[in-house]
Amino acid sequence: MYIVLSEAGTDRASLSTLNDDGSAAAGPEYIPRARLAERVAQLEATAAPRWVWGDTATAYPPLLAVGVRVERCHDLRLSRAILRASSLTVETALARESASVWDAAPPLGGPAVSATAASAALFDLDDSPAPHAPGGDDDPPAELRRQLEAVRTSADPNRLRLLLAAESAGALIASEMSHAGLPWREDLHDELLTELLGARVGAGLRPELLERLAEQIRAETGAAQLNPDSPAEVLRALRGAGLTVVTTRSWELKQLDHPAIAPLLEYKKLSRLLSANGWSWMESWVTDGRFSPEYVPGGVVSGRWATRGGGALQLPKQVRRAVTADDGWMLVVADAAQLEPRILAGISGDTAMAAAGRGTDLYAGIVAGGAVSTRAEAKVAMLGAMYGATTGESGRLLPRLARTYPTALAYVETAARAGERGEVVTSRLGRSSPRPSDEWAELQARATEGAASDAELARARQQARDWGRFTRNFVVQASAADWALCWMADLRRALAAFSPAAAAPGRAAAPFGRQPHLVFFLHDEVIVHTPAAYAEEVAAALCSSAAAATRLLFGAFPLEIPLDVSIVSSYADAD
DNA sequence: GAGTCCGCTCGG
DNA sequence: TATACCGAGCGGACTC
Repeated sequence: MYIVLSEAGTDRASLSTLNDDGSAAAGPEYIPRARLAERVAQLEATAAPRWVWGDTATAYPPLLAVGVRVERCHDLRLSRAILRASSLTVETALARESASVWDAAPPLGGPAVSATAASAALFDLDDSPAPHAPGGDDDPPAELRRQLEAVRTSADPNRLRLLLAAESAGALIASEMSHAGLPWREDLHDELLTELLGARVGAGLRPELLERLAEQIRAETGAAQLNPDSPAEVLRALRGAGLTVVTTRSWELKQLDHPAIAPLLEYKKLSRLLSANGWSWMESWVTDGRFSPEYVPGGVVSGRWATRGGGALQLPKQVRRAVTADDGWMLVVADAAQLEPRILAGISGDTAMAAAGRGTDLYAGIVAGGAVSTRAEAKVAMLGAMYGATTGESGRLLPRLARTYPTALAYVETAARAGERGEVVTSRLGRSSPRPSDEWAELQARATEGAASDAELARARQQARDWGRFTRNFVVQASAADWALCWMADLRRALAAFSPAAAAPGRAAAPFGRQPHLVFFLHDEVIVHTPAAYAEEVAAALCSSAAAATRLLFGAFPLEIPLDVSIVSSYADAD
């Protein structure tokens, strides 16, 4: 059963009940905004519907803010994006219709919605245009029916149903993780910064240890006025000191033998820490002991998530000490080891590669299979296969990999050739790559028609190869994203089944105050914050959810996707 | 002064 | 020890 939740005027919401085939069952029921959360909670307990709304990031945070959690949803905007692009739906009416208000970008969330701001804001569209047209042709129930019809008439309804459910569950998880926040000890973060950089100073000034390094660099290069933050000045100073350098990249500097290099490298590292995750970062993004980035499900074409604000995709190892569980709680950190090559074995059906990863580190298995002689070689060759390397060590090792695992290598080759022709490729569950731009297609057309100059021909070949590398990687990355969504969706369900811990002295926000819950996700890694007594059970749940995801994607194919799991107080101690 | 691009470094 | 895929974000350098 579906219940479609949409706005009905400024201070009311409507609830329409639909049957699984999309036909109307009841409603609409109109609810004053002030009583909506209560009504949702009631229906959730009695009817357990799949909630349908235009945009989870708009609709769900206000519910969470008053402690209401829902089990399932269908996010119309995210689902539509998948269905409109999927190669499995090309023949459907939804894919053929012209763009509508449902294709518009969601409203920008700005900073992650805080509990206090959100509780007053359900459907509050006073100063921004409605993201979706209420009523009329584009009312949400009608859009849901179009989508259900597209799935029903698609080339593979089951795969798409799974993908849409996983994508929508991901949207719920994203809102819940932003709401819960990643436990963050500001005092430990401050200690760490002070130790590495010196005491905090005002904006625009250099902390003491950083300034000391700057002085050292000036002394060693003889450039008394040098500002080490300016790459151009650094380049000039190094050349003045008799060094031959083209850029100020760390790897290039590391080649050089000069007393200015060590302090310069150290300066760059610490300066990066200060600007990216220093005190002002902490003030902007950590509140009351929680780091709450805004996750953007579907933000990357491959189905990976993006984030807005806080740089949650790049939390440096340097600061992970600050990620610390509440008293009486633990962090369960899990990542899927060598996820992408294992996914490649699965989507290609390469039994030899799948066997190489069973019961062992996949790269070790590849060495054991005789394709290459060291783990490092196995890794660089596999990455090269998935990214489309042509030169260097990786390019040289590829033929050896191809002899041992022809099925897997042929799969990514086929995807690359399709991309070079401008065709679409598709993930395991049905997410398709975007088409190349019109300019791309025009240049290819000119090249094949013989109307292009030599320079244009060269550019056309380059563009084709570039797009081929993209589609080659897409099939792997997007299928890995499918898997990760299924993993998390199953895990979320499992965590919700834990009964609230009797003694949970932490201060996790409702509705997660006494239950294990997800607090972080990054491509192939998750962190669960849990009452300590549940930590072992949570670790087991993580593994069984991973196995469930592998079965959902690959059925009986003998593929293993094992997890590295750590139960720790601090993220820094994981692995 | 605002907007944009680029170089660099962080993450997977 | 780059290469090759996907990102975020900062600060400098540049343009208007």
